[in-house]
Amino acid sequence: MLEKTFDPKSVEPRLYAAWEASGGFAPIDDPNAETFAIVIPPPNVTGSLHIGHALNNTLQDVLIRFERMRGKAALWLPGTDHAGIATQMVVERQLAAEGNLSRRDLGRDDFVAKVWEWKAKSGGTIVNQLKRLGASCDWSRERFTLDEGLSAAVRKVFVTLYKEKLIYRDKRLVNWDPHFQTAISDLEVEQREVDGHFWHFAYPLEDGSGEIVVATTRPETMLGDTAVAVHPKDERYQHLIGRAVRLPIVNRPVPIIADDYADPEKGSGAVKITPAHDFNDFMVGKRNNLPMINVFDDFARINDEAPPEYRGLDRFAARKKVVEAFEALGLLRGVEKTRHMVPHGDRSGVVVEPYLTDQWYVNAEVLARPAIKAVEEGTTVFAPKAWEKTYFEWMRNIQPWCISRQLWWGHRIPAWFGPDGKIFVAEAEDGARAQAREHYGRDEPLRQDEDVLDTWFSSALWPFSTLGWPEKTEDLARFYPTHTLVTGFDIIFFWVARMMMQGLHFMDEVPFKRIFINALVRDAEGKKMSKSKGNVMDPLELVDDYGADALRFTLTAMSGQARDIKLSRERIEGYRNFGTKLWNATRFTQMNGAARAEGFDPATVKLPLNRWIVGETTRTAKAVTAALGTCGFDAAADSLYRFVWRQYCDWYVELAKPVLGKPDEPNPPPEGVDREARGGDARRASGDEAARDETRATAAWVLDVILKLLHPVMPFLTEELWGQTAGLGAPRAHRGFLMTAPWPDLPDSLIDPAADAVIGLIVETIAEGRSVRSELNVPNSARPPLMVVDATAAQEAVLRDAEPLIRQMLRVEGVEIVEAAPAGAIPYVVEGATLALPVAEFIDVAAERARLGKEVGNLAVDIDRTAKKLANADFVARAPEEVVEENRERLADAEAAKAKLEAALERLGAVV
RNA sequence: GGGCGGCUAGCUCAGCUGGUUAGAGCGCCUGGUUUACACCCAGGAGGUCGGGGGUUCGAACCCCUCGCCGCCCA
Repeated sequence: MLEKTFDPKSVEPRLYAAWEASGGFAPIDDPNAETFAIVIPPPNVTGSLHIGHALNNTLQDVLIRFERMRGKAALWLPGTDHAGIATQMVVERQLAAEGNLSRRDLGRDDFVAKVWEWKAKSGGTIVNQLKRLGASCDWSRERFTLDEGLSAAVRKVFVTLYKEKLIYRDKRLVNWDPHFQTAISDLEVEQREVDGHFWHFAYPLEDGSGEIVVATTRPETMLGDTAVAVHPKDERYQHLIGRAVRLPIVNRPVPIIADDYADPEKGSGAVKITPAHDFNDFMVGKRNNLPMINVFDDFARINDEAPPEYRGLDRFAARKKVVEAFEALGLLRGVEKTRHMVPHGDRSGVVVEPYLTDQWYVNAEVLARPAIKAVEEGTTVFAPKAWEKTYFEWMRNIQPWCISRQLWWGHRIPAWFGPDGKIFVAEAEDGARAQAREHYGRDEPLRQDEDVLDTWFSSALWPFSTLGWPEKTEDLARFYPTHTLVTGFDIIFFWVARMMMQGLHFMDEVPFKRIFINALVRDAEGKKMSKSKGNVMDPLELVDDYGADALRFTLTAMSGQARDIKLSRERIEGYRNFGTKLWNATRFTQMNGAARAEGFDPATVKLPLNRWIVGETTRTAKAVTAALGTCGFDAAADSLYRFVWRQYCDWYVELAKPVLGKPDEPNPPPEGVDREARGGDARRASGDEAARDETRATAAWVLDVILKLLHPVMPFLTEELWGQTAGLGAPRAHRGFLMTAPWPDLPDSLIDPAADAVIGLIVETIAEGRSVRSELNVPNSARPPLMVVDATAAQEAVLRDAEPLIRQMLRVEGVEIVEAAPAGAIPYVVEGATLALPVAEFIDVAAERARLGKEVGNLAVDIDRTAKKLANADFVARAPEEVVEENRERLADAEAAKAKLEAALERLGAVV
């Protein structure tokens, strides 16, 4: 006997350990099985599980469990990302907190050793948190981006692309993060709107004949100005082009040049040009052969290019000092407040500087071409499809990708410099040495590039590096291309696009066939969760409070095509209740002897009730299978919820009660077993042993199907119920965990329209009757008979046979077939049949008149609308025949029902 | 400035390629010791589908336009 409620706290750890120990997370060995692989978006080793991870990994687990049960060789390959900057930051902070030496004092090797130490100790946090969610990853294949194997892949890719000239070294402006003293890529730059100032500076003409005014938000950059530009067609400045100004403070002459970049509409129309510190100015500088003067050091302090009193000043201190100097010189022409976009490092949060350095770049444009084509041709599809636009937009305008980082934690760039700066690129040092020997004719000392690669460089290889590439492993042959990638839209550019590029380049095949972009989880008010706002919902806390299944079901159900999910505790509670409901329904059927029957075949059940639920189960299985097959997670959850609660629990179990129980109740005469002819036979089931046994077997069968269908979303609860019901009746064909049980594959022939009609009539009779009672305030204790006033012979038979059910569920004393309803009986119409409840003594005539009036009114509106439609010759001529026919039937039904209710209304008048 | 989403019941959202009386959950109201479940049961109220125009026999759905709200890229 089951406990009263499901206890996730005790069940979850036990089941997870058992699953893991069983080896069931690994793909099956069968070489003929179709494969289905997912590579996890590797969380940062520094990470801990947030709600976004919970969503992302729940969906992956739903898919992998579904496909595993479908008999595929399902692989969910887990791992973590070394996360260059993030991890280096964490460890540096820890060193500082412990009062240890700084990174620089420690030196590179010792620092990196410290990071590995940290990783060994704290790097597994998120992996354990994933387990609490129920993630069925194949942990035996877990990888880390800095593993030896993955590092070998990184080196091989670097060397290959270098040889193909798709990786090159270039001196250009990069986004420089002065906090970490490293270059970062465009994508790691966040534009933030901040308050600032526009300072208007006067630059005196060199010959003393006047001045030209320029405006800037970054005064300190003027120390590196090498020109002033005006628009070539700007009338005001024609006479100045080719002349020069004397740069204040620096006291250097700089030319006045003509360039389209200057916008005559803005400010004075003249603009200062600092090619070494501004991306636009850099282009102007290139076009006009201007010198590029870098005035910063790596910390964005002023360097020796500036006058001595500025050297060593932080950029913001220098800014202040420059403004003061202009004011003192009488050259400050104005200050305006402004709000403007300023680039910030996404990790450091400090203002990023355009900075002129030598870096390594990937020619992304070339790599992007096949990646664009693959999506255009549908080799890889996005779901929802709308994201393809975002992908195309970026890929078609892609910029060179800066891949070198001046960090210590990461893949060291496999490039060595000779004494003269000549570069030798090889997978290992001896290769570089050999090249150098060849080049110089002798051994020369080589120095390896100090830099490491952008973290995303190694993540881009994830779908094949984790499978063993560049080795030709069995896994690689078997599981590449993977099937589905589940990820967030925030990393389409960072990661998805780059995996597409690298996968196609090195494997000649797309890395995945489908990319499902999941939504962003927000708080109940729709705000992005963030620590600073304090609105973060900790998934582990939610798992503690409601169980992993409730959280999983919630995330699955809310994961529609929308861009965000507004998560609230009420919602999770509701789905926790759903789990409890199924638990209790199981408990109930177990109490009533539900048990699997040996050789049970759902096609051969006799009772309409059982035939009906078998059909509904089939419909649900079809719907869930179709939905999960197309990433329709919300639709799958919805079908399950409605079926389990609204059909199985509310109707099937309720209707089965009289059949299952009270075996001592006298059996009705077992005459005429001709079910078909009579349209149904529910009553004779009551107390009848065959009927009872059939219902017990059917209930057990339906439950097993439910457990299977629900398992991908609620793995713990279903597995627990599977285990708890293992001993009830005949053993299951599948002896192991539900996790590896075969997915239901039910033929349409199990759907029986005749049974649907029988149960439909019974259900409607009860539901409508309840509605009548409730609206007229008929006391619960009243037990009138249900009168069948006007119905077809088949309907009469169904209702008569269903008497025990109707008696119990509608709280009536019996079902009577009558010629006419007695005065004061309350009529209602179900599927063309007129039924009545003689409850005149309880009712308020006015209330009943109102009720009937409302019904008649509703019908009149419907009749009117439908009649108009049918009166429209165009409609009859142009609409499909079945639509017209449907409307004709509808009109006839509504008119008949209306006539009956109007007659009742008249009789009501007569009563009073 | 360019682009992408969204606007449907008090709240959160479903509504597939145009044909339903526009649905669900939560909340609300009424009633409930009924072979499991109060994390429950029964019933009910509540929507001119953001505004306007168009296409169509027929529009929540397609087209145009306007208005908010959100996100991405400049």
